[in-house]
Amino acid sequence: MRILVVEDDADLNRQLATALEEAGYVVDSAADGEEGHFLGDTEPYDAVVLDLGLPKLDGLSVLENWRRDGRTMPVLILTARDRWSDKVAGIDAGADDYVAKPFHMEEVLARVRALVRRAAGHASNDLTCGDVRLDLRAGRVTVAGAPIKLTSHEYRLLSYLLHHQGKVISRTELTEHLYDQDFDRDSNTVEVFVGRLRKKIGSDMIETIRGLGYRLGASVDQ
Amino acid sequence: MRILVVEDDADLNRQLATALEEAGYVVDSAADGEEGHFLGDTEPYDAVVLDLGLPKLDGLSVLENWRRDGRTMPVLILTARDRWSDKVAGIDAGADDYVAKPFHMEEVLARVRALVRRAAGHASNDLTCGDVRLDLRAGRVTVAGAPIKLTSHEYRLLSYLLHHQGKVISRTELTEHLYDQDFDRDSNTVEVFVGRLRKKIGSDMIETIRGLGYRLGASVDQ
DNA sequence: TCCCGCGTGTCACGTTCATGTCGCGTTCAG
DNA sequence: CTGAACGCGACATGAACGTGACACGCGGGA
Repeated sequence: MRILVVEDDADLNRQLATALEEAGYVVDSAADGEEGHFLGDTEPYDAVVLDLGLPKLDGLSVLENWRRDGRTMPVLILTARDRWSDKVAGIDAGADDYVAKPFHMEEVLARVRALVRRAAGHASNDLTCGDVRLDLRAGRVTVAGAPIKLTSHEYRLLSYLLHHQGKVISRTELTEHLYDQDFDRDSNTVEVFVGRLRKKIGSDMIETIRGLGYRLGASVDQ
Repeated sequence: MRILVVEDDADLNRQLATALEEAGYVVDSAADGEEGHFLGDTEPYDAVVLDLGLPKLDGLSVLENWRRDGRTMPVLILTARDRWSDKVAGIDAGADDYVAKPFHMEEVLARVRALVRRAAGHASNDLTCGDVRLDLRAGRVTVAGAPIKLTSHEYRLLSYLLHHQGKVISRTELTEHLYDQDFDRDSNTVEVFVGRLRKKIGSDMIETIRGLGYRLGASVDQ
């Protein structure tokens, strides 16, 4: 999962990025409205954390522009506690959720989890497929009840596949969502990680669609 | 289905081609207006993705020429966000849809799907014929509810037949729409793939019209 | 500071599998 | 009956994919 953080306070931006990365997301940061708007328009994010008070282009305008252009990724807005009117305007502009500043990092993490979940059409914090169960909150994975240890990249890969189970995910889509902007796209890294993940969760979970990509679950037979 | 991409930015052109190919289309690329115009005039495309800012011959002129020559294939125009006037001019010139740059690949794919669908006279993203059902979005095929595995060429063949069910499709038409420019037209590849497809979806689905080609569905007889 | 373990990305090599071609048998029209 | 069109099993080939090994960087601990 790849998250965009748009926040002009450098300290807060870094804190958010660190916390999200520790939670297993890939994070891109933007320091002002223009940069944030551009990134959200060109890169495929699974969620956005958007401050409202931004230089160059304020958060509400950024959000409105995105929605007008048909960008539907979930957006979590950071707003000062007393700016009730901002909250109302945010709803109108198409925000999906709010956190009032100052906030507890835990709360932001929980809401981001919920947004990503809902965007993929899941209701619970536990994603399952067959014997595999992933607890988004604790960041733990079990196979048939037994906990297994995943590295951070393996966890991201599994999480993305579980969020989109049943769909065919191409190698390019995986690299776009598992790595940040600049990454060499010509390598077999993805295949290697799919192999490592298969070794840990059982090789029959992830199906290879030759020439297209991979698919988890919904392999009713064959 | 065969798509023409006319876009001078080599990077973007490649990205579009890759994404479309992953979605199961055959893609030809053109880097300037003249090349695009020539290809669109001489090859039978099921849809065109056309940038407006092109060297040698701009996109609007290309489109106008095609329409004047009676080419009716659906055209999706890529336009810069702020060039509202281009959009209006595009409508007048006979474009079928628009996407503002920068765009998300998902959006382009969805619109191309819709264009190809509409051109063939279908409203839904599910194409069915008898027990056979093809989900254009997920790229999945079921026979009597049971999912079956198709290779990419088999999928393209079935997709084309379903889009034109009831009509007799000649071998040359199939090779022209299932392969790109340079392909040896003197072989029995099509027959082989029809055979393979028949084996998977039931041999009574595809009817052979001796001397003319194949027909799917509407087999009321003669 | 040095060493060690670990996660990661790259490479080389082996394997699988989709594809196109060939050859022969079968069907069909005249 | 004859030839052309088509069906089908089989095979070669090359690309896509899987896998083990290794090098590098980084962080922790002695």
